[in-house]
Amino acid sequence: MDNRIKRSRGRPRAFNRAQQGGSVQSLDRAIAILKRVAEADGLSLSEIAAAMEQAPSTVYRVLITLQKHGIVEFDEKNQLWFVGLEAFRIGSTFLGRTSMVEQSRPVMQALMAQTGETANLAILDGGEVIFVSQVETHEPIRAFFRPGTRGPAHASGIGKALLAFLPQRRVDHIVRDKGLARFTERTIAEPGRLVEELEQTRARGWAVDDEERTVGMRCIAAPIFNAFGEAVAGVSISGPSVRVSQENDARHGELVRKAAATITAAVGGRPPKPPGDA
Amino acid sequence: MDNRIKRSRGRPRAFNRAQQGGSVQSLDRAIAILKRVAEADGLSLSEIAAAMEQAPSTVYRVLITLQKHGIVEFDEKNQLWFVGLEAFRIGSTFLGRTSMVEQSRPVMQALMAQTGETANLAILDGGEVIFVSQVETHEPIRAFFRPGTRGPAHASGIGKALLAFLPQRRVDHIVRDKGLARFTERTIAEPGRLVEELEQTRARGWAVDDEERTVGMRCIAAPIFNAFGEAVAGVSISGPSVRVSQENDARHGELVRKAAATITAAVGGRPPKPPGDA
DNA sequence: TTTTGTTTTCCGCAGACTGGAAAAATTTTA
DNA sequence: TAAAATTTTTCCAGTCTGCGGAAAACAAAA
Repeated sequence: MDNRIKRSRGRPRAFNRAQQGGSVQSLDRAIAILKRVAEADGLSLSEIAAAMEQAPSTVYRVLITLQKHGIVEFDEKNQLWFVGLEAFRIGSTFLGRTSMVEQSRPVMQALMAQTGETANLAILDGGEVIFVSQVETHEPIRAFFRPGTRGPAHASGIGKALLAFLPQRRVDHIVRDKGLARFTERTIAEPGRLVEELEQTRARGWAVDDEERTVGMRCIAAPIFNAFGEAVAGVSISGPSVRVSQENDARHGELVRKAAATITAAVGGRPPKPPGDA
Repeated sequence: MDNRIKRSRGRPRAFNRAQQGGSVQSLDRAIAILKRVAEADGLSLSEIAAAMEQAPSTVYRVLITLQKHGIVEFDEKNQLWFVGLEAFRIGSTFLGRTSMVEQSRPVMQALMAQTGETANLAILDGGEVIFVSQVETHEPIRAFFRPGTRGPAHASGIGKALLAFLPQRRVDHIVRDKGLARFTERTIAEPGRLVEELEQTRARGWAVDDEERTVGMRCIAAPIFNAFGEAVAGVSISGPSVRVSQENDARHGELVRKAAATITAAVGGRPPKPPGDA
């Protein structure tokens, strides 16, 4: 029931996937509505309809249908629509696809216990970092990203840890594509500085986000590799600058790097070769 | 942009929500397909079509559409469909609205009503239990913890409920770190007895604190799990031994266990896998 | 090669979805 | 208190879209 590798006889290795025309319009609409509800927490029918430029009755019907399945929920008191539990359930199974998330949990828990700071796991998708799992500290002041959060790679600890071990070609592509938006005065917004930073990251094996995304927050990160030695994910700890301070960096860096190495080993990955081009 | 409470003027407090007819069939179908894909990791088109009793072409069109939005992903190599990253992102926003403390209030109130005893919610932090929320009984003699109260895990109902579902490694670590301080003559202060106790707790699904922390007070507790199946919190009822007596344990235990399960479900958690070692 | 079992494209028709409009319900304004 | 203003919910007819059978494309097995 589980050996789901090449059972099919049919027509694998599809070449051209139909992009045009072959898609279900009403479903497109429904997904657009769902995405809108997801990105703004709590929306009234009329707000959604206005945002979608759709008739209220149309949006209403879609919402009722989604609600029936638990994908969205309706707060009767304030007349607002939210993403529902079933959407969470379905979405969570994404994590089950790769064993990495599960394998990393105990390692992240240990990392959190050792450092006292929230531990995060993120992957790279389309040149951006997406947080997929975290183990929170119980400190009153703490960093928090909701899982699923997207962030720019150049202004994130994990992002930089990943960029540092990506082929130069891909880094260039991402920088060209996404740019280097500035968020704080410490954000690395110049290509030249990013190159230096990545070099340094490569050399010591871990990256620092020194209030580059959010003032007052620092972050130490290290990359996780797959079986081909490609950097596919990263772990980090993040917290207020007073605790995740410069004088702790060396210690934290080592702990994070070790945690990343442990996860790499657990998923059957291996570190990249020294030069590493393709 | 954030004061989303009662802005509407229109027609709040809906009475009868249309259940029948008013829903979008093609969307129903799509959701059914998505759910099927979610519950079985990796499914071929023909498998899905068979399970849905739908024409392959219909299912195909839906999948292509979902794929276009990133809701599902297609593994070209093995020709299998999976839940996609975008589904994860959408679903994760559910967490933004759902704090365990809030979700548990009504459940705890019901639990208090059913048992007549004070209901408590606590989490584990650094090997100790922290009480975060409470619904008090109306009885003149009652148990009371101020929110924020810390307590040793081995001498608390919730603590034992949590320890019972933690990886053995972490239990050992906590015991080594914190020791097994004795508070009453019934406190479990020997490692061997604790192991037995946790085994028993695991087997029946709920824990008892039988005057182990405070003479005259008993307590029945059960664990709450997060989406990874990790025990992260617990509910309990606590009261004087005369009311929370041994002959009531079976009944109370079931009620507490069910309450815990309800909270687990409400926050999108899932029970742990049976063996679970590392 | 042929056969078999897939996935993907194509197309006509039934029927579902859309959106305008009216009804219902409630809050705000007068 | 009553009327006006909004927003949600229901209803309906016309249109256009999604369904599914069938055939094509494709790859592995025979």
